[in-house]
Amino acid sequence: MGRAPCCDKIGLRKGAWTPEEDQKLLAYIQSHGHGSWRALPKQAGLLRCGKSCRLRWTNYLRPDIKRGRFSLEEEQVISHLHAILGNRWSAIATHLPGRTDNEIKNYWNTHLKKRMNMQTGGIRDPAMSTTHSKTSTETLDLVLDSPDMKPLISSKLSHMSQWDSARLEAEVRLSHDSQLKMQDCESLLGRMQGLMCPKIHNSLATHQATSPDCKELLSQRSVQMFQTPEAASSHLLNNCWKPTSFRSHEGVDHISPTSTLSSLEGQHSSPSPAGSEAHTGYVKPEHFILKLLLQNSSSSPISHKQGSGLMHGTAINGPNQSPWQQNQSELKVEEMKLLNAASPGSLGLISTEGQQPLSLRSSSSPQPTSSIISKSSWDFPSMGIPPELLLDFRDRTNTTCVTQKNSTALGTWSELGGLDGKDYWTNMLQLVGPPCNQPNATVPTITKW
DNA sequence: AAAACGGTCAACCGCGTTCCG
DNA sequence: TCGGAACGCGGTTGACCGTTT
Repeated sequence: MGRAPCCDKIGLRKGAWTPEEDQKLLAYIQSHGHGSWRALPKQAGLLRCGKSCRLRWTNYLRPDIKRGRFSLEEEQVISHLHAILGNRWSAIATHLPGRTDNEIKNYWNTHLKKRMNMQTGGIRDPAMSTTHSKTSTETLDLVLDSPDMKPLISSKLSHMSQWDSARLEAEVRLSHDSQLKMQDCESLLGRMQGLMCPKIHNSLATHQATSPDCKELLSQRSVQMFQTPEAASSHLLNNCWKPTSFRSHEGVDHISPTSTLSSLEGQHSSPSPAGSEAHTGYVKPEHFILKLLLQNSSSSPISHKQGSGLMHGTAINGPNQSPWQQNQSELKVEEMKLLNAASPGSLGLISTEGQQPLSLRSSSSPQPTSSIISKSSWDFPSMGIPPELLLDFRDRTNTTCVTQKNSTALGTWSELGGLDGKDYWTNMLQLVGPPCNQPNATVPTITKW
C-alpha cells in the first residue's frame, strides 16, 4: 500500500524549478528522451527525483503544451466531458490537445465549477451579467431560460450539493446542445434498461436477497408484462424498488456513492409519479445511457478510484466478479432503482411476455451459442458490451420497448441533422472513447435502431 | 500603508495500477 | 506467481500575486 515518497531522499531538491534546472531537463530529454524517469535525474545532472522531473516535463516543459486562456470551445468540451466522466482529468485531457490534466483540473476548480454553481444556484455573477460579449455564461443563460430547459432545472436543486448542481448544469448544456429529444432518449433508455434487467436479476439472485420484496421482484420480473411504463413504474415502486428494500449480503443497505439522488429525503417513499417530479431535472436519460455505454465501451476496467463520477464498476460484469465488483454491482442495482423511483414513467421497460424465466450462469457453465441479435439496433459488440450480456437478450426476440406515454415528442431522429441520431452518439462516443492521440484506436460506432 | 483575504497554479503527496524480473 | 519498481492519477498544498478593508 503506497510507498515512501521518492523525494524524501537526502539532497534532493523540492519546490519550484529554476530556469537552470528546466534547461538541464529540457536539453537532456531532447537529446536522449526520458526513458526511465528514475534514472534520468542523475544522468541529467539534476538533484531532483524522477517523479518531479516527469511532472515538470509533462506539465510544463513539453513542447506541445498549449499556453494561455482556455477558449470557449475548450470550456465546453471540459464541461461536457466532466458531466460524463467526472473528475477523470487525464481522460478529459486526452481530448484537449496541448492541455494537461493538471491544467484542466485547476481550471475547473478555479473557474468552471464556481461559475456553474452560481448559475444553477440562481446567483448571477454581476461581472458576468454586465459584459456585452456573448460569453459562455450568457450562452448558458439562454439555455437555462429556454422553454425546454426550464422544467428541467426548476428550482428543485436545493437538496443537491453544489457539486451536483454543477453537474446538472453541464448536463443541461449537453442535452440542449445536442438537441436530443426526450422521446428518443426514453426509447433508447428503455432498451438499455431492458438490457440491464437480466443482470439486475442475476445480481439480486446471486446475493440471495432475503427481502420478500426482492423475492417478489425476482419471481415476477422475468414473466410479467407491463402494458404501460406507468404500470411498470407503479409496480416497481409499490413492491420492490425502494432504497430500503435491497440489502447486500452483508445486510447493509446500499446507496450508491455516485448517485446524486438522495434517499434521505423521502422522495422514494411515494409511489406516485408526482412524488418524484422534483428529480426530473437531474435524471437525464441520455446521460444515464451514456454512462452505461462508457462502462461498456471501455477497453480497460474503469478506475476504481473514488470520485471518478462514473457509476463505478458494472452490474453487467461477467461472472468472475471480485468482491469489490460484486459490491459495486449491488450499488448499480441501487442506482437503477433510484432512477426508476425518481423518474417513474420516464424509463421505458422491456416487456418479457412469453420469455423463459432467467437463470443464472456460472463461469464454468457453457455459454449459449445462439446467434447474434437479429434485430440489432446497436452495434453492441463494437461497443465492447460483453457477449455474455447480449446472450441474455438474444433469445428474447419478442421484446418490445414501451416508452413514456406522455413524453414530449419534439421531432424525429431524422430531424436532428444526423442519421437516426447516429451522429450525435457517435460524436459523443468519440469524445469519451479512445483519445484523439491514438489514431489507430477503434471508435465505437452506432448503427440504426 | 499594511494586514487580511481570496484566487491562481505549479508542485507535491499518497495511493492504485501496471510492468517486469 | 509474486514482489518490488515504475508509472499514472487525482487530491492537496503552499507560494505568489492582486484586491479589499
